[in-house]
Amino acid sequence: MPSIVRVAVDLALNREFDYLVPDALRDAVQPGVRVAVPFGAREVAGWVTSVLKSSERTDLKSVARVTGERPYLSAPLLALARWIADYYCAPLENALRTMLPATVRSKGEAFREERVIEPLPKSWPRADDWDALRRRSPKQAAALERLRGAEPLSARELLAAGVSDAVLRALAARGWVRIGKRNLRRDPLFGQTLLRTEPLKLNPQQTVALDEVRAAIDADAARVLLLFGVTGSGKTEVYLQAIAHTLAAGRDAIVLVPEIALTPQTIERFRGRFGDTVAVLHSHLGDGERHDEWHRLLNGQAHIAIGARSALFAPVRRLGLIVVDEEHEPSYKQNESPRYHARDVAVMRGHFEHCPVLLGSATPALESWWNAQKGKYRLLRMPQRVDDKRMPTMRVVDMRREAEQTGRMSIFSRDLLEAMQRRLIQTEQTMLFLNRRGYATHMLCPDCGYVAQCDQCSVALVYHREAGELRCHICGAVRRAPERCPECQAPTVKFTGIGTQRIEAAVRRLLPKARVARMDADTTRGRDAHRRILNEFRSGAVDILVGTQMIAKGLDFPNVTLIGVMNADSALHLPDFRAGERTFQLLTQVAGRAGRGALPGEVIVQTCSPFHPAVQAARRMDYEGFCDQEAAMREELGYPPHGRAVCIGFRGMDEARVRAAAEAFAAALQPGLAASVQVAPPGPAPLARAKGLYRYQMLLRAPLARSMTKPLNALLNTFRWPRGVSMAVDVDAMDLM
DNA sequence: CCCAATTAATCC
DNA sequence: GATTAATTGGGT
Repeated sequence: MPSIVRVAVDLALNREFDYLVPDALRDAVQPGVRVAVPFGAREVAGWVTSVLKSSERTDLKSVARVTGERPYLSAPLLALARWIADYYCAPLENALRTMLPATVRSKGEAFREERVIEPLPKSWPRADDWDALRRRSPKQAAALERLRGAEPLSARELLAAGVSDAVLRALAARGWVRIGKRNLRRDPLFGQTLLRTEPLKLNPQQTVALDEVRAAIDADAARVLLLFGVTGSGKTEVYLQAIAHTLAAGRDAIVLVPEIALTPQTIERFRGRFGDTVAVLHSHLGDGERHDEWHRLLNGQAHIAIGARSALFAPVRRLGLIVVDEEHEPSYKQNESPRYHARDVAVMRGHFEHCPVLLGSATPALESWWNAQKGKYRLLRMPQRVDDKRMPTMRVVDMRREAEQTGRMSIFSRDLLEAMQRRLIQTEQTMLFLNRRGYATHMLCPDCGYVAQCDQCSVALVYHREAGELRCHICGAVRRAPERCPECQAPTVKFTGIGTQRIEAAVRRLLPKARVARMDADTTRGRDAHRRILNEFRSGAVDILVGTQMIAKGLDFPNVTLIGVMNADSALHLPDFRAGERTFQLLTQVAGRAGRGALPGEVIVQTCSPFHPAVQAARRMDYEGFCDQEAAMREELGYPPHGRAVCIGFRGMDEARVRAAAEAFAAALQPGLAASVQVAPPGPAPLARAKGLYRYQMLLRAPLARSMTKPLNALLNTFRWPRGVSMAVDVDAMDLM
């Protein structure tokens, strides 16, 4: 019986090819294994996706080799890859590729090995021969003494103890020891001390939530649970105990956290509870570390995978639970093909593996909230903080009125400044949040109206005073800040718009006694800078921490009693239908950093839109009210959660060609679209040019994703692409810039 | 009429 | 994605 397999070749062709299996490879070839196959004149790597009885073609070539000892992709993962490729309009190979770390893909198994010396005491000299041995071969005798009663010992250790390599070989030659090999683990947390923690006593609301999760785990059912718990309500402890239950049932767990939350703090919390059975997977690991952690999961040496987006594809054996922490985080969306949303793919993996998925957030994404309302997800509420700590109070300051009253636009409102002074006196800590790094957002000339812009991107350059540079935050271009206007030579260039550097400088000037630190992408360049700044703040060596995004989420500093949001408007007026939701989430998350210890927290929000619904809802801490209002607003326009949105982006060096390509594509797509699909025709993207490339985009909206992805997939397979223009389909786009 | 440079087609 | 075949176009 001829054995034939279908192979997805690792070239992003979005096609599969059939191959014969030579007899010698019969046993090794099965779905999910990585193979090398002849392809045209060369040999390429690929994945076996299925085993066939027959093929339509008769001129099949044969699989050349099987690389790797086992199938690296289980049946559910293969099914998941197909779903991803189909739903996100991406080549299957791209989906498969993101499932395997690059090191595993290219090298197969590449453990770091060490020699290990195993004593074979049964063959050792008898007691009365020892004296002779000591006389004739003192070094060998000493080495044997060292090995007596010992477990196998690494050669490195013995060599360090002064046993020479020659001696080891002599011992092996006499049959007294065996020299073997052992895989050495490259541990990403090597050398860190872990504090073991025990399960905490749960409060009633946590207990109720945990009971539901446990029931879902025991039922082996693909249920989705949405844990809506306010900041500080103890969601992590619920995750930990749910995972303990999963392990007790002999199953494995995956924990997804957003990249920014993947601080040592988070990992330590899981390692502290579960120890070595936790494998860590994220982008900052070295290749070797990632390889070893991944194989520990595949081999069943680790049973919990924790990491960012890609940890979702961890090769665990019997999946029992997936946790997606901070499920609303936009960083769960991948920005390259396949442009998948890890939360939604987690739900699908749960579906294929028959296991529950636990989504957690203090501010669930509107889509998730909607799914809970519709009964697709089970809603679990934790409306109280643990130990009944109070939620912080939030005050909104109208910066326009402030300007009228004081006669000038200031960085700090009088309320915020006064609140900061009070914290200094009381030796409590303050965090100031502004989502903009650098000193000033614009450099302009009041005489001729010149504004410094990037020549590769359609954005203004940001002034970084510390470095004396103008920088583009899109492409990273850097140039010296000029002293006079490059256009009219006026010596009076002005810097306007506020960044974190300016905030820091203003704090130092207004509160000279305060110890200030700043945390943004500029101050966290170094390897350990992130942790160093946070440790300084935690220890109390810093009174006021100024920062961007980075300080908004997940951090837990008990002595912080004041949060200042310098400008709530920065995200509010972006041309994105999610701007309101983003602002609400940000304000709520930032506010959650305050009052986590014994003292109550206060949040002061500075804004020029004090009556904006997102700001007001955040002030009232009224998540559900905000969702109802926001959902109603989006309904009219057919935006998510009412239906799905697909953004199709086009980019290239030559604007005319980009426009032509976009229009040609739109025209080719149109006939395949049902009447239920609303089309916003292609036009320049809000960020019209980036890194020298012009950007056009079009937006599709429809009640069902399928009515857009199906015609798109069909067109992508046939459309002949004009040269010099690339394009990307983004299903469920999170970023419409 | 030749050769280089684009472009299209194919890979099982 | 890479290789090869087909087509164009500019030059002598």
